[in-house]
Amino acid sequence: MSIYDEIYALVKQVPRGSVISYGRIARMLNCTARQVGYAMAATPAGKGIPWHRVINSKGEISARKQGGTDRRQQQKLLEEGVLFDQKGRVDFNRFGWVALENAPFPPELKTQDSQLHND
DNA sequence: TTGTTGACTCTGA
DNA sequence: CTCAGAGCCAACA
Repeated sequence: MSIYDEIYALVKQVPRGSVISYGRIARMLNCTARQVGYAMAATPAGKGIPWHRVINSKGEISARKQGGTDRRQQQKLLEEGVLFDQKGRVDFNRFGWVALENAPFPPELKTQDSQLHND
């Protein structure tokens, strides 16, 4: 079982309507963010891997080497109910996926306490 | 082996 | 908040 498979397996666990960052995945699997990005670039099609739910730490869709962002990724997320702000960024406070109970721990998202809630 | 590249992230200005 | 630069590290030629 390669680290790639572990990454894919974890990505598969991201529920519909949620997103996760490369760095978060890297931290969970104890690997590097770049490695996660590499795995995503090599994502096998037809395996049911929701690759579109993986975005960068800024909450934005990472640009490919071509320089342009993949519109299909954003559209897929929109179909799942993930909202983007005017700058095309997702609010991790609302759509960020929180790890399973047996995972190490969710990173510094615990800083929030006075700005979510109602909508 | 070295050198380049990349679906990243952090930090400082 | 945004923009640059530096750091990282794995994959590839």
